Amino acid sequence: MSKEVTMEKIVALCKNRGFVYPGSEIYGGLANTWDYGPVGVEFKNNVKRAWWRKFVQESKYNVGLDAAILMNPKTWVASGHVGGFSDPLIDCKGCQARFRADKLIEEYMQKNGLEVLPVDGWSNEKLEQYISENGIKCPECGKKEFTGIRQFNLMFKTFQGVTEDSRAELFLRPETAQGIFVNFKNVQRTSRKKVPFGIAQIGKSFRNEITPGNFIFRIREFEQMELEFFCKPGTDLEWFDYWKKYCVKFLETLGMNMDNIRARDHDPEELSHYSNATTDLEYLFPFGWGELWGIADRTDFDLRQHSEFSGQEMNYVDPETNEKYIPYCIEPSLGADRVTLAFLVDAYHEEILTDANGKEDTRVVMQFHPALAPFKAAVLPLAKKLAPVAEPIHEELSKYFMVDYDAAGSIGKRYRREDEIGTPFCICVDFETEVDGCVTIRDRDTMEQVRIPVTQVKEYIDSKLVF
RNA sequence: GCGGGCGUAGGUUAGUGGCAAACCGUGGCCUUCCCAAGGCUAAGUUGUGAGUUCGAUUCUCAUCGCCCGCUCCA
Repeated sequence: MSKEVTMEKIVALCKNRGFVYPGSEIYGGLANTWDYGPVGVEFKNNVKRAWWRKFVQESKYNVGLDAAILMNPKTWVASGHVGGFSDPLIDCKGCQARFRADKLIEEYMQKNGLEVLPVDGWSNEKLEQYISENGIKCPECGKKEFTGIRQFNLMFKTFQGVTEDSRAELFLRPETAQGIFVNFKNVQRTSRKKVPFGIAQIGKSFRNEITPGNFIFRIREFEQMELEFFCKPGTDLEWFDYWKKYCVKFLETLGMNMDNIRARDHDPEELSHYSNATTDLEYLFPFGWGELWGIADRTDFDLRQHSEFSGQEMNYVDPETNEKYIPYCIEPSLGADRVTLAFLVDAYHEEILTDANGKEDTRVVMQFHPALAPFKAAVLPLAKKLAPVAEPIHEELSKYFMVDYDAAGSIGKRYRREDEIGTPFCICVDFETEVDGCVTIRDRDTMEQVRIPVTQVKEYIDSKLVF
């Protein structure tokens, strides 16, 4: 029944139906940028809204935040991004392996019992010179030929200030998390939240990825949905587990096929500098397993760093015990574009239909959960002359949710068009409607039809939007 | 950044040193139209620049862009 889903099919559908277009297309495009079209923006907004609802609205622990993309550059020194995200990298010409030049030299010094010099401050020329003069070998293949150093800065740089000489260098944030950490005290004080509590945020982040690709899976400008959940040290693993389950539940509730989801725990050596434990929730895309959600125990690393670099105390005082501590932090961080793509792939279905003459025909259906569907319903007059009856129905329903209106072409064609953008309910206005005040609602997934009074349509659809 | 591939309508593709095509899709009109019906009709194409040539979408060069592979992660 259902044929294989490929990225080509998904990308083609996205372009044709207005989900996602290639960025800057009239200028020949810009690699790995994508623009969400009229249907796509509705869909992605619904995904974000669903997340916000579960992680803020319905959560007794969490509150929201929307922090600036541009931050004081010291933030990135404290977070470790300035050191860790801009490395002098070189490639071995023999085996193509890539290394950090400074690390290579440090290792060489240690191995040979030499005095370990402060390589950090060296210029690229000096690093290159040292490597060639000392004949440092490639740890992988043993050859001594390296390319020149290239500076890979994973953060986008920009400038603040209009005149050349006064401008200060700034970075576009590579993660939204830091906006939360620097506001920890503000939010705690003004929301009067007690630990454990969390701060949730949806926003754009920017990373100069070396290898982007796979449609909207890895892009340089992307949107994150992050929760930083603060808890008492020692209770962190409990909460880690709690949020992990909460995240899985979220995907399940929105109708994702859980056969395509797996949780992968990071090995100790795989853990990043700040993390105690990390689990990835991965989705089985047509191109393989890809991470959607990184759930990390960040310990007190971030708050401690910011406390140190800013000189501000980041302590929390337990109001009952007067115990003072820097909270531990659990971070479930979800890629909005990634999970949007996952829902797109997951919803894609092709059905082979055979008509009365035995002719085969393919029906492409996006089986989105109604809460995520770009349009909740479409009003379809059976004939164009029914517009005076159909248009007021569309107008009324538009007050409550996104409703499409289509009167062009045959009714069957219009059903198919709505199937392709995943509209769960098609409301057909026929010649009886004016007489009996009823419309026929056709369910996208079951193909079942019910005929109900126009006045009950809103209630009918509302009842299907709950999740 | 390196290697490989590719640029003809919105999509898929044909074709030629001399008027640039088909199918699908899109718009309009007709038919009381419930699952891509039919008829009529309309709009729309050789990535960009230079060279060779009387003439280039075709040949040459450059350029731009896209796609696929290689150190990580949302």
